[in-house]
Amino acid sequence: MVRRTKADALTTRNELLDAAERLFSERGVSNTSMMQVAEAAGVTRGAIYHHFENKLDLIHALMERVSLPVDEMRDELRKEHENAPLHQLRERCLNIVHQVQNDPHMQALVNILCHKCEYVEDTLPIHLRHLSGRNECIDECVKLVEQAQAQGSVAADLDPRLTVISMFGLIDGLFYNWLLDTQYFDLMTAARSGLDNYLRGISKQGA
Amino acid sequence: MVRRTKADALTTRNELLDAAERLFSERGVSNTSMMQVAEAAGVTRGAIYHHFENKLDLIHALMERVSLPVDEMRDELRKEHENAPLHQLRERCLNIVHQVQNDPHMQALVNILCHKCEYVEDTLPIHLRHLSGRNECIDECVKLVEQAQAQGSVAADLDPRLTVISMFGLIDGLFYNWLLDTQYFDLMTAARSGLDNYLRGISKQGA
DNA sequence: AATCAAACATTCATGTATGTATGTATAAGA
DNA sequence: TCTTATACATACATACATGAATGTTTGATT
Repeated sequence: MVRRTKADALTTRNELLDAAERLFSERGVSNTSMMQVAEAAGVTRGAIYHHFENKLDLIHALMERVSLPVDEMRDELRKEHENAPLHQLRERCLNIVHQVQNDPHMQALVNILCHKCEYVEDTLPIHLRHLSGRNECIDECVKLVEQAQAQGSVAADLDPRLTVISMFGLIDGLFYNWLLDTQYFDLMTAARSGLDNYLRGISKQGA
Repeated sequence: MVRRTKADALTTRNELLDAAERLFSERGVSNTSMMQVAEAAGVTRGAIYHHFENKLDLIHALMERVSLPVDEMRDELRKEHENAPLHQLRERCLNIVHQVQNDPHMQALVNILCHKCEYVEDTLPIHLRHLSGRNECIDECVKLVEQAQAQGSVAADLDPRLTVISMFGLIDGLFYNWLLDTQYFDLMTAARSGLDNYLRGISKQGA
């Protein structure tokens, strides 16, 4: 009803984020009004516009919630597999796959960015962030492939960047298609087998 | 201005489709109003509602325009490579890639379905059609893989369906990422190398 | 205890999209 | 030639969504 403690305000904010995440993921971003989000969170539009500037700011906040856990995960893996670049590559991919399949927040967000949000001028800041994150990740993986080539475990004649781009394509494509119909195939199983097929294809013969 | 000949009406219809394709692809489906489409085509909204029931019907008509050529292409390839299933698989994929890269209509449509159209309840018929087309295509490719396994050119322990799903993931993922930023990499080059990596991975060793 | 500012609720003005109903000029058919 | 249906244009009713402006209640501060 009224002004509450700071903790209560944070609760309200989180409930707004949860409601937005659910509605956006279910009904699409542009098909969901701020009022619907507010109602689903049990507040009025006034509450939303107090916590967020507009819909874009809301999406931005949604992304903020999951990007941090992902970053942590990545750093851990880097330490674990210091000298096995190909193995690290594999683990990194499968880890993200695992998250998309099992973490509801992650899954909803990928779903939103993938299928529930039009890539238009208004949402450019959102997608630029998406892109820059991806490119950064690609750059890191390119280094891993180069490392693997130096070790002789990956065929030397392959272009590292193209190799990574296709590998990411495979993972992203599986996300894309799986989210279209999560009953059609099991994500983790497909990712594991697909990734292994691909990695086998870029490995040096007999290595 | 006024009523014209049947040929003129068909021209109007095509101009409406062209305008819709361009605007949807540029500004997104839900972000483009029927009036904007009409204006871009040099007519009023009355013309649109005469030719199409609503926005969905418009999208439906857009899909109709490209689905026919794609089907033709597929049938041709089937005849060409009767007894080389793996080769046929490769050619089929690369052919679609080639179309996406070079046919403006095809590219715009994939772009629309991929990035400019929210996958929500309203657009369900559109996406169901998308899905059924994909699944049909997967089924055909599964047969090709089984054929290849029977010939001994593909490892027998692989699940044919999963194998195809991942391969399609690779292609779709490349489409998805390429359309996000067509400058970042060359689609055809990436598809060729990625697909060859993958096919090498599923081929029987030493075959 | 008094004041201030945060955390909302409420209201309103505005713009815009949609669908439909109606009007009209003309091509096509008889 | 007359009629009719087509191919649009115009106008209108309805429905939302947005953002801002304003109001109100309380926690926090001093």
